[in-house]
Amino acid sequence: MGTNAAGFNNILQTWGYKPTTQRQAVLEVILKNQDKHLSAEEVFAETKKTNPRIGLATVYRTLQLFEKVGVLQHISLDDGCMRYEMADPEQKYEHQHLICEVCSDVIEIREDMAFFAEKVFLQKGFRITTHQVKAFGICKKCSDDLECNHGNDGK
Amino acid sequence: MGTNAAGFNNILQTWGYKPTTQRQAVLEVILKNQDKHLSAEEVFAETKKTNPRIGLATVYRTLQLFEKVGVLQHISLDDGCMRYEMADPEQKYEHQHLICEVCSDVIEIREDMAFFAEKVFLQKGFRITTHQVKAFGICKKCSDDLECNHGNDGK
DNA sequence: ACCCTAATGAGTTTCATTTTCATTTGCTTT
DNA sequence: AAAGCAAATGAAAATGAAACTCATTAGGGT
Repeated sequence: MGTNAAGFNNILQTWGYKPTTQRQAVLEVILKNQDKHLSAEEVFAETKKTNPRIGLATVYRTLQLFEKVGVLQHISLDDGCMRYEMADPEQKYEHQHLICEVCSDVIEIREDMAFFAEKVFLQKGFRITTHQVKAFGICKKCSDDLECNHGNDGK
Repeated sequence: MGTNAAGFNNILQTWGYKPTTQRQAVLEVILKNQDKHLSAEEVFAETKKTNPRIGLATVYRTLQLFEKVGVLQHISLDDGCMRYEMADPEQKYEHQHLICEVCSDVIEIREDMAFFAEKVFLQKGFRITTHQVKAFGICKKCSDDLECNHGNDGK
């Protein structure tokens, strides 16, 4: 199972949704860009390459639909729009995002946060279903670059 | 030191900004609502009570300014607008938000995440300056309520 | 081929946030 | 205290992501 073009139709049909060409086209874009975090506009632009007649509204609706059926999840990287990525097939662990304040690169990491959810439940009785960890800072590359320019005044 | 009306003027002047009446009025609103996570519109509405001539644009600009000088920090609770809260005076630990999906209540907790930053730095060379942990789920109260209605169909 | 509903697309609308620009205000210098 | 000036403000307009409207199209079953 999992999220491939084949199992995908099953997922939609289980929920009573039709596997239309637009939805398949959007899925392909998603699958081809699993390493990225595309916005609705970006998915729109990319999908139009193979499916020029698709409308932006359909992309927005499709992304929400995919989130509903568990294929996608949205994240906010504080850049003015919602972004989407493949949902974790296992709910157990979830991943985190490191956003470099210099080069805007987004690095994904997978730190186990189960202890966090457990602690919160024990202490507050709050049952976590999903969580997002977003960290801003300076990535190794930019850190090294700054190191190199040490002593320069930038001119 | 710290963020009170007195030390506040110093902070602004250090950065070369003027402690205007509008900025002081917004600060008072912030200080009076430290337990909440106000949006720009909410700060605007609240500030108008004591300062009816203030403009919405000024509130937006002031909130950004306060963030810049380290008085505030913004958070996204996925409810359609940016929200603000007092910045942590110590950069060491930061706090996390639990958002109940039933009653929309926001609970703050303070779990030490220093180990997380350390681990990320050791493994990726990424130096975290700020991070946000946002967890969605069901709070204790709503969880108990659901328990009570067990067996009912809601009518 | 027909029917019916879900799905789509183009355009419109909403609403948070930003920008513009003329006016005002807070300081600093006389 | 008056003048000068840049920073700050307010009102209005602009922007842009996301949602909505509604007439049209397309799936899937009969």
